[in-house]
Amino acid sequence: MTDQSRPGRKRSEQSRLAILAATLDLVAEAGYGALTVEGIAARSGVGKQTIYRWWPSKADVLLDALATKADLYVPIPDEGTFRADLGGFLDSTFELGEKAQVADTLRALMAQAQIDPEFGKRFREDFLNRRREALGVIVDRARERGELPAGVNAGTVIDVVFGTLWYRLLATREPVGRGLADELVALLADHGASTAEIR
Amino acid sequence: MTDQSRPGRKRSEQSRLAILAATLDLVAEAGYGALTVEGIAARSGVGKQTIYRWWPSKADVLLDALATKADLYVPIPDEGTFRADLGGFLDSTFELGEKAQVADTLRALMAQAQIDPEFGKRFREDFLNRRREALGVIVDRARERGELPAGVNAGTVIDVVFGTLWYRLLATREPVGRGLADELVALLADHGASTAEIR
Amino acid sequence: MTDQSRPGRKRSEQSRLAILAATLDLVAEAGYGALTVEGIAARSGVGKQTIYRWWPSKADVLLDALATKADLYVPIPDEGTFRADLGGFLDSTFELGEKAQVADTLRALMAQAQIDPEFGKRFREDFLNRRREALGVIVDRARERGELPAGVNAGTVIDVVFGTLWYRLLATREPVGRGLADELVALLADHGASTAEIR
Amino acid sequence: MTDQSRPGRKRSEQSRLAILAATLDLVAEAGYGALTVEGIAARSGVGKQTIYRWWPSKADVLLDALATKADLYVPIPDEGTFRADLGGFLDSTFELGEKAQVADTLRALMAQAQIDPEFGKRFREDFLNRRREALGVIVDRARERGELPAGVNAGTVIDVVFGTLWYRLLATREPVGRGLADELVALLADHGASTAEIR
DNA sequence: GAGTAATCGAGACGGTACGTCAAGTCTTATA
DNA sequence: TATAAGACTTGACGTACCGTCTCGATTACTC
Repeated sequence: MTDQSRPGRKRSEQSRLAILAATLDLVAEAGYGALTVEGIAARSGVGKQTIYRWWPSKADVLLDALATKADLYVPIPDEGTFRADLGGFLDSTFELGEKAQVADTLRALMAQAQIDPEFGKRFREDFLNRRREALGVIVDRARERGELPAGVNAGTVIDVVFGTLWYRLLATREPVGRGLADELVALLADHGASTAEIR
Repeated sequence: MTDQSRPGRKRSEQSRLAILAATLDLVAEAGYGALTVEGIAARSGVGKQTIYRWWPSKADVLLDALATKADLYVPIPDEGTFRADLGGFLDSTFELGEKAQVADTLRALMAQAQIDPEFGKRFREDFLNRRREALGVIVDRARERGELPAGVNAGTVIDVVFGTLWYRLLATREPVGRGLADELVALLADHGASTAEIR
Repeated sequence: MTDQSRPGRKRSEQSRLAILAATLDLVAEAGYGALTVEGIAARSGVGKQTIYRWWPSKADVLLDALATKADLYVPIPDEGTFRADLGGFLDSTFELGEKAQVADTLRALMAQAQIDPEFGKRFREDFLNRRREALGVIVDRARERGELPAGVNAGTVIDVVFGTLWYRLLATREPVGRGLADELVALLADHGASTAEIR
Repeated sequence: MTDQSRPGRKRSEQSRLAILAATLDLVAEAGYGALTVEGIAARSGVGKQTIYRWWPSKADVLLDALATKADLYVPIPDEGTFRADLGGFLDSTFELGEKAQVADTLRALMAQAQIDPEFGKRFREDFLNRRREALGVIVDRARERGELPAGVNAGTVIDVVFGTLWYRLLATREPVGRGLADELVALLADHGASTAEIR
């Protein structure tokens, strides 16, 4: 449909990949603050115009690079209990977050989303909301089974999970891992269950 | 002690206040992305050097402006129960977050903290950690009373609270208010109560 | 040869001429002391970078402007006598020096050559030495004919001529003209030869 | 008259000398282009205001420093012939010009006189014209004795002498010395003598 | 002595211009 | 039509000095 044989030279896949690779390299080397379109072009041996033609901003290049390199979209487990599903979801999420390059990139993208409103909209729609929807499937199933904590909306459960993760990423910069996963499961998924068992 | 009568002209309080006011105005008008040191200098009728002399970056000016204008440090209630203390803390926190100017500024500062590591350190020490310590007092008292949810560290409770608030601010941009406060109280502070009743 | 079809946009001749014209205008209006790169850029509707890309300093811009506007390189007469050749050379030189704009610019360039050693080298090589060589042709012919004053090297004759002109320009700021030409001819070219022949 | 016992603290001679010494040092070390009032103040341990109170510009400080350090005003010989007087005058002048520091400073002052018209006026009156007057005494005596070259005004003789010296200083930067003195004497002072003998 | 007045070192102030960097656009020759 | 190259205008950066303006301290003359 879209790339139906049009006249003219075709988009160079080689240039595209060189741009994405150069972008990740540069962020890893000197941080997002030092990332420039000129730097990407120079590193990847590409003209600046080629970058501007295909991406609206350098943050979009970075988002694209992240999506192309790391498969960001974690599987949605269906083990039958919220406890197991949430634990599995958090484990595969943490696996990503433990990679320093991915964590640094996510920090930069969330930051840029605050400063550049147009990119912010795209980041929310293309990335954040998709992650919410994935967790939403798990939480919805839990709600139907009556496994959610009393007095807390499904949406807020999602906010609590992602909020805690992002806060660790952005604010405390402490590593996330099994320990935090267990705590979140204890807080959000063991509530009704454990009390029920006790009785 | 430190500024014990040194020779030379004294710092102009008038200029300092003009700079802080201009900074807030400019952020309110066009957003942090459009905030420049030159703009602040022009708006406040001050030389650029005067800004660079006293603040290491424009983000520091903005942080100072926020601290000077809005009293950011909310009171720490001591009502005897975690439920009441947390509710009170969240209410006064939300009061701040509801002001669009404050919310926008916090977003920008958290963003800049990711992009500029040196400012990030200052932001964490001068702002984020102070807020954590305030909530920490409340949480510590709750822990001593056995009011914390089982299986969750005191530090993680703090992460959950601030994480959820910041996530709403940065990612979903939904307004925070009484509703969210009630949900967080239900999740974090009503737990022990019910188990206590069981025993 | 050198600019044989390279890729990329070509240097804009329009910008180049606008820069040179603006430079001369600004010097004429407010003097070299008030000439700034920013001023040139603003007046000529050009980015500062375009100036810095092609000239190492504002004095070089001015030298280029002078060379482009006024044809500085006077003809070398060959009338058969030193007397006639020197007189002709001086006359055409004075024609230039009588233009206030040219005189002011030369003053500024000679001044800048003292203050900025790197420009000084370029000014000497690109301008002063070329003028010396022109007069050198005339003086050499005179020397071969035995028309030079006794006890004075060819190089010193050149120094005396240009020295007197520059001294008038820089120090006394008196107008130069026919009168001075006649005196220099009397001093340097009428010496032994003509007086001997006449008698 | 002017320093008639007024109330108040007296001008500090110590500061004055420290300023002049620092100025010469700085020019010697890094050239006039790097000379700044702030640098002089820092080097001499003096407040900037103290400099601005007593000198209108940094060039005036430098001129004062030169006058204070080196006695610039050469003696006016009276040997009975233009040849001897001019030779003596040139010899003592060259003695000054051979000192690199003096030569560099003179170059800078002549340059600044072109760029800053107000200093130019002072430089001409306080320095250049005094030198002219000294040589003028010698030339006037020569004119009365009929020793000047035919067809050349007394003023032009002075222009030729100083012009050649300044041109060597500013343009060719060749050392001046006995050789040039002899040539100028040959050109300007031996003329009338030889023709007189012929007759 | 007790003013009174000018100077001093220090250093902050409003400005101007510097020379650099990168943004995003435009132009050229080539594929 | 896309591409690499590279020149273009624009705008902000952070720095250097300018010349002026407080300051508290010092020093001298006047009453």
